[in-house]
Amino acid sequence: MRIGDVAQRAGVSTRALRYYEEQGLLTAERTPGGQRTYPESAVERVRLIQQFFAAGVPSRTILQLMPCVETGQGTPEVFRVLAAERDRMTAAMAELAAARDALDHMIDIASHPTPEHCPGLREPAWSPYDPSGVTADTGSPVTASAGR
Amino acid sequence: MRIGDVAQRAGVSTRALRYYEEQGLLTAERTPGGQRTYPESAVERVRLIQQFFAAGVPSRTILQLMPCVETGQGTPEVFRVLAAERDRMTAAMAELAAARDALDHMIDIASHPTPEHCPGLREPAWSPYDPSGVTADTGSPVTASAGR
DNA sequence: CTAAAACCTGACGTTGACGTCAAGGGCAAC
DNA sequence: GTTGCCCTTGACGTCAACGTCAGGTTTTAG
Repeated sequence: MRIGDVAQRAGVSTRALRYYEEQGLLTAERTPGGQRTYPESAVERVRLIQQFFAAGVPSRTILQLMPCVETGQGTPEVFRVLAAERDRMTAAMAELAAARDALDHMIDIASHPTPEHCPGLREPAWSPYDPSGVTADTGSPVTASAGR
Repeated sequence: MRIGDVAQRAGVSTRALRYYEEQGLLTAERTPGGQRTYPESAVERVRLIQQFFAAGVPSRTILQLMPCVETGQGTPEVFRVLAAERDRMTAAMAELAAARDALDHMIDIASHPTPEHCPGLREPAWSPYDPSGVTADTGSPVTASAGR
C-alpha cells in the first residue's frame, strides 16, 4: 500500500502519516524510488494512534507505548505509563462529566422564563457585574443577593 | 479583590486572568490608578471558565455562553451552542472510554509472559516491519515472521 | 513514450492558552 | 519619603499536530 491508500482508509491526511513517521510512531518500507510502502496492518495502527490522539495522549507517550504494541511485552516503565495514562483518562472523563453537568445546569436555568420558579438552582450565584454595558458601570442595582 | 488574590484563590496565573479579560470572558473594575478590581464572584466565575477549558471548550464558545451565565436567560442561539457542546462532551467521553479500553487491552496482553495463553487477544496483529534497523534497510531478510 | 497523478523533502504557517521578559507605575508600611 | 511588593501594557516565545506551499521525482495510465 502506498501512503495515499493508507491515508484514505484510515481517514487521515498523508501529511499526518509522514508526521507519525517523523515521530517514530509508524515505519514504512521504501520502494527503490524512495516511496513509502505500508503493510495492511498500518491502517489499523494509524486508527489506534488516532484514537490515542483523540484521547489527549501526546505523541511522545504513544511512542513509549509502541514497544508494547509491537512485541506484546511490557517493561515496568511501560506499565507505569499505561497506568498513568489510564488514570489521566479517567480523570479527564470526570472533568468532562462535571462540565457537562454544568452545562445541564445552565440549560436548566435558562429554560425557565422565571428564575424564581426554582431559586435553589441559582446557588452558585453568578452575579452580573454590569448586565448592560461592558466597562461603564451605570449602576443598575440588580446584584444577585444570593440569599438563601 | 486585586488580580493576584483572584489568581491565587482560583488557582490560575494572573496572566490567565488578563487573557480571559482580553477574550471578553471576565470584566474588571479599575482603581483610579488603573489596577483591576474584582468582586468575590470572580473566583467562582474563573473556576467555571477553567472547568470549560478543561473540557475542551474554546474561549469563543465560552464567550457565547456567558450571556446565559450572566442573565440566566437563553436565546435560541445559546441553546443551540449548549446542546452542541453537550453532545461534543458526550462524544469526547466515549472516545476517552474507547481509548481507555484499548489501554486495558494492552495491559491485559502485556501482562501475560506467554501470549499463547490467550491467542484470541492478538487478533489485530501488529506486525513489526523491521524490528532491528530504522531507515537503512540493508536487506536483512528477517521479515517479521511474527512467529512465537 | 508521454502526460498526469501521486509521491518526495524541506520549510514555513496556524491555532489556543497561556509563559515570560522588559520597562515602567501604583500603593501600603515604615 | 522611600522601600518593596504588586500591578500595568506590550510584545515575543512555546508546544503539538498537523496545513500548505514550492520545486522536484517516481509511478502509472493510455
